[in-house]
Amino acid sequence: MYDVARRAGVAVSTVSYALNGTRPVGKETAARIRRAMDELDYRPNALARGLASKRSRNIALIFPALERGLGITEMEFVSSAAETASENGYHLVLWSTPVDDTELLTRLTRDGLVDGVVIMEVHLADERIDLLRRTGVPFCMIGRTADCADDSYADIDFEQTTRDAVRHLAGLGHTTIGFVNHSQRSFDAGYGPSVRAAESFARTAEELGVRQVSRCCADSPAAGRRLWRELVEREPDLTGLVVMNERASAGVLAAIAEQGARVPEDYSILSVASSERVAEMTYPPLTTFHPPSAELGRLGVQTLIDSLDGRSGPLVQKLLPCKLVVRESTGPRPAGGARPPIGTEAP
Amino acid sequence: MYDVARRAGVAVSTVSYALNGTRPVGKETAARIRRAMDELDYRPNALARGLASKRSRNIALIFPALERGLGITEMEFVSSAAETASENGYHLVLWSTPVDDTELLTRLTRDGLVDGVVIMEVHLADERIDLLRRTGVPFCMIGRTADCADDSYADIDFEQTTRDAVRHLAGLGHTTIGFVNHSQRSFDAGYGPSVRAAESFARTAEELGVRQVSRCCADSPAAGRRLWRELVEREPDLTGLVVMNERASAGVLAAIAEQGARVPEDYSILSVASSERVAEMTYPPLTTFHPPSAELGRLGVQTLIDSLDGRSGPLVQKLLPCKLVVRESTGPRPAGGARPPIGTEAP
DNA sequence: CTGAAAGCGCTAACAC
DNA sequence: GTGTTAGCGCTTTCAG
Repeated sequence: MYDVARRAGVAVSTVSYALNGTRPVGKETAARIRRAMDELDYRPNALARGLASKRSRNIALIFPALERGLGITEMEFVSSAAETASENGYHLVLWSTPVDDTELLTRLTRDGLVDGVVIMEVHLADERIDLLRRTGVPFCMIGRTADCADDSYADIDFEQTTRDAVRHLAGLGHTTIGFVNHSQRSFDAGYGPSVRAAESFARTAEELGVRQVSRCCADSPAAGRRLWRELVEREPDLTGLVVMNERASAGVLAAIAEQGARVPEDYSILSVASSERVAEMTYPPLTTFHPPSAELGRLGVQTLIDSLDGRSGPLVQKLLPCKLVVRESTGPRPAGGARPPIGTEAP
Repeated sequence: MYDVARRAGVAVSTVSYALNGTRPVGKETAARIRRAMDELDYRPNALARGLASKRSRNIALIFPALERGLGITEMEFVSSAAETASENGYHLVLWSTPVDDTELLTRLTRDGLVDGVVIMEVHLADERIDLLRRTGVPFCMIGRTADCADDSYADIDFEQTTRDAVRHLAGLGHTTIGFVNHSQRSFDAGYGPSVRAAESFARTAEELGVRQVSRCCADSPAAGRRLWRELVEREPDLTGLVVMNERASAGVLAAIAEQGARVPEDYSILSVASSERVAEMTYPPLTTFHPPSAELGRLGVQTLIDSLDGRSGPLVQKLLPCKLVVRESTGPRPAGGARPPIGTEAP
């Protein structure tokens, strides 16, 4: 940079100002500087810049090693987060920390590598958020805690999505509707989507006067299959199912096929917050409310960066709906009502 | 750090040495230093460290915005890459750059933020690799160029995997075997897996004396469905199919169901390099050679870091096989041979 | 094994 | 508008 300054016949500070527009620079001067930079093939050093300015222009994306495993949804999210960071001249660094390792998180946020964090998979009561608040690290949640009134977040509107899902099935004439949630463990851990969706399902079903049955289910096809067998036996009148558990949905479909029944003629299966790429793998392809993963990633990063750059008020709170794509797993309630529960077991 | 040194009654340099073990430090002294650090709640600053030492302890993961879209496989890869970096005291930063944007890559690698890069989705002829070589940036490829003799890489052994796949079907008695590749575009672009798998398929089929038919196919269920219809008409004797195209495989399965045929009784479908999570979504679940994504991510990052830390020779080249998981989409060739091609069109 | 001091490459007062 | 200069917080010679 010193060389650039000399070659352009200006002071280093002027080069610096020209470089990051901190202060106006003469048009003519600026041109000379740019020329000198090109000729010397000069690139400013990110570390030195960060050290001197106390702004690294790095942000971290904190994503937990999920019990549930990472899916396509998460990948879309991460992709768009990285892209958005890049568009804003920021770098995205990835921290894969367990949800309960505040120790690690402390170390990471205090070594000065990043200016702020976007944090995924937030729980209703989340000690990581407490930590971030306490230490004053700028952050934006994907999801939200129970007490998020003063923090920025971008989240899927699970209440609304679940309500829409139930209404969709009820609108097709279904009068007994089931709900398949994520695992009991994630529910008990206060994982927001599980809790909010379950509540919303119960409330909506009640409002609409449809009979309801709600279950947690491990995230696996086998668990989904077992659950379906139980459900169909316990609730012979069940014809519609809302599933917020991608992997379980495959099991449900398989169990139905083995039962000799058909989708959507006998049963309607509506998948919630499942990615498009996965919904189209099943047969029949699943009607789905799919999550706005990319938008969420973009929004979370942009919100954080805007606040870091002082470009926005401190608080941005957004709830995004899932978008319904009707495929082939839903249809009107069968005319004769539910099929008899015989043949429930596979041959 | 200055404060820590004073409180411990030593020079700053000693603190520095104690901190990163660059030089032996008296046991007693080290303890005093540690105490002082704890008492002052001191954290070394990553940027300053990097600036002074010229080693940021950051590495970048370059992943392209894929034509094919990012899947679960990629997510597992990214996860394990981040984890491995973290275990080695490194940070992983994500760069989502187009395969042909060498300009951007130049800027990124020269701003000194990272010490090296792991680069995904390498093509047989890849100008990004040329660039990295030219600029002397340490790197490790995931995949490999055609001329990779002097560079480190970790790749899936597509030759072997494809050979195993063909043999598996041939071993089940199938005598006409098809291959569904990724898109023609990715093949033409010299995407390694497409090219190598196609070659290996052709060679193996020839060796085994089975009749073969090989096709590229857009990455979508619709394309897979269309392709199957064409295939079944053109090759009435076809009973076994190797599919290296996750999304197309769903279409194939759907087309077969619509044709009124059954898997695996009438046709065997063997999926290659498809993730476990997706293979289990279909009905029947796909027999799959699934890719060692996590190992690949770990290996790539570890290789790069080892070389950065001078802990290994300059060259590490590894080819990992995919692992066969037999599910329910493959079986012996039907006794009567292929079913007649009538009813190929859906009702 | 320890200490003093010269930077790493840049930013941001402060003066002009 | 532009120039001077004192750091940012650490590492690493070099001398002891």
